[in-house]
Amino acid sequence: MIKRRIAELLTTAINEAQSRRALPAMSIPDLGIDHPPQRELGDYASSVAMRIARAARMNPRDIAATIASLIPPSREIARVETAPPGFINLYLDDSWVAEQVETILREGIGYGSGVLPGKRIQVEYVSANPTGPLHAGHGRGAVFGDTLANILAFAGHDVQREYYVNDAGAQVRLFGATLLARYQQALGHDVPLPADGYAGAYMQTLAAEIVEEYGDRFLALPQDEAQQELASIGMEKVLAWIRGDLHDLRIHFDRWFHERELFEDGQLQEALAKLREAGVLDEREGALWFASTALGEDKDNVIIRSNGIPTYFATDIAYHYDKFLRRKFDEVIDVWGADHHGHVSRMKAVVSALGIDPDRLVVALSQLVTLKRGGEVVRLSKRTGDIVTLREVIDEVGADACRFFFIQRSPDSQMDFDLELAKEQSDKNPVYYVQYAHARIASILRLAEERAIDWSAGEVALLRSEAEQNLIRKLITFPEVIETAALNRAPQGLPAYALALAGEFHSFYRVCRVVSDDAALSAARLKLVASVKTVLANALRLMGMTAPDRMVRTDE
RNA sequence: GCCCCUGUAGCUCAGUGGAUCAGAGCGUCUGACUUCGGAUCAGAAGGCCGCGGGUUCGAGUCCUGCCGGGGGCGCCA
Repeated sequence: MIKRRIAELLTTAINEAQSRRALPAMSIPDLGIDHPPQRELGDYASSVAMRIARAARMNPRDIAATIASLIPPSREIARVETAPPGFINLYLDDSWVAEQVETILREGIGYGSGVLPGKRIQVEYVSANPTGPLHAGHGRGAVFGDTLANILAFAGHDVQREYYVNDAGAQVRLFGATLLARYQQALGHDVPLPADGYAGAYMQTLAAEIVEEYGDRFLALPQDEAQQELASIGMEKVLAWIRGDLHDLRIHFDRWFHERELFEDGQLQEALAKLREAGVLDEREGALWFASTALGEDKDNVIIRSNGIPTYFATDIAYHYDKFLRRKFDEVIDVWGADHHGHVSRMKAVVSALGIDPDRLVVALSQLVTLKRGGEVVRLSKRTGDIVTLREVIDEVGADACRFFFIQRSPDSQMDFDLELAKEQSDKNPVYYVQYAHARIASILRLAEERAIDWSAGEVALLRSEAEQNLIRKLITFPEVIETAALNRAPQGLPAYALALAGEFHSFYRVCRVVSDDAALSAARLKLVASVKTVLANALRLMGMTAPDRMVRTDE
């Protein structure tokens, strides 16, 4: 990665300056390497001189000049300049830039990968209760988690994707009770729904399906037994829906971890033993508490109720014990809905009390999605039954647009998603802008093939015009984009990059004829567009989107 | 009351403490192919980055106080 190379060169220069006593001996902070706001100021710039000026008791301009003069000559850098108030500007060498086309073609789908040392990272996402269909908000977390996992894996980590299936606990009993009522109703019995039951119409769908497949056999069972059986059957059906939705969003998990596994294998007991050892448990009022006030939390939390039944918090303790101490992940990323944020600090406190560095647990909260239809806000509530399901969103706007829209926004911001708008403006949809660039290149390559042009010996050194150079310079920042997105756990850098690259290509396309009478130049440019296609495809693949070779308008 | 997220162009939103940093897309307005895909390109208009202090050589970015929006504070999950 060229950015790393530049860091090496700067470090070499700084060390040299220090050994010549042109700079005082001191530790050097982050070199502050970035892209200048304008092309004229170079391809990369470092603000290190200003960062160390105070400690060095020197004028930043002088420091910059000293460092710049000691940067060793290299193939990558054509020249170095300084600019007030102390920037060091580096200009890439055009020939070296042109050669990068060959690098990209050689590395292909691996270009940009492996930029970080691998850790074992688990990303747990979606994890919606199997008591109802996924809604749009789940979709956001799903796409965020999945794309993040893609990026982390591509960057070089060993990533495991997991869905936590909440198939034990109070909501299951309520689900079963509701389903039984619906089942009885479907068979002509006039029974009321339980208070706070699941009101969604899908419960009737489930009941009807069960009547269809099993007949009235559950009527004869004792109520408890009937509820249990129905809950189990119903959850399997809901899980099948969920899997179907996720499949259509191209999301696949390595493991579906069931809550009940935590009770079958003693994780909770072991975790509690550890916590007891750490002295953070407290028994009072017949219940077992996590004494988190002593750890700086604003209140204690019940782990085991006075009736002996563990809380949701208890299972999460056991679950994280399992993640860290049994499965030994270096890092665990939990993607939760924003409504769980109150749970974050006590979960971290637990992890810490288990003897694990709490920074190894990263909780990403995905904020609310306000779904709109023609400007009208649609409320998302599982209870009212008036929900827009993820299924509807996928069917309306398609998986590609759905994914692109969700990851374009930082998970920290609430977002509006207007289905009508997304549908109406599908032509103007940014997703098509990127895909169109890819399809356009595919078309050019088809033309070359039709004309039997062999461009394998193309001489990339011919790629020296401004449009060509700009395009390649954009290409070679791809590995940096991956690194930044992976380090910051911020996938939204990827769609932004894809748009910028597509834009650079479209501009290039206007100015530079690819297949022309000039055979040598044609061959070079075919290599260039092929490399653009490679990088676009890499970006789209990481975003979980298709990279079409042809696009057909269907709306005209 | 306490905690978390948030406030940037008419709209939806990007912006690791760096320089023309006021950005993109949509919307509005002007232009552009007899050759590779016009789902394109070139350009214009549009802004006290919610408000006030502070830290810094440098603040949309960090701290703090207000104001506005959303969410959370159960022996629910």
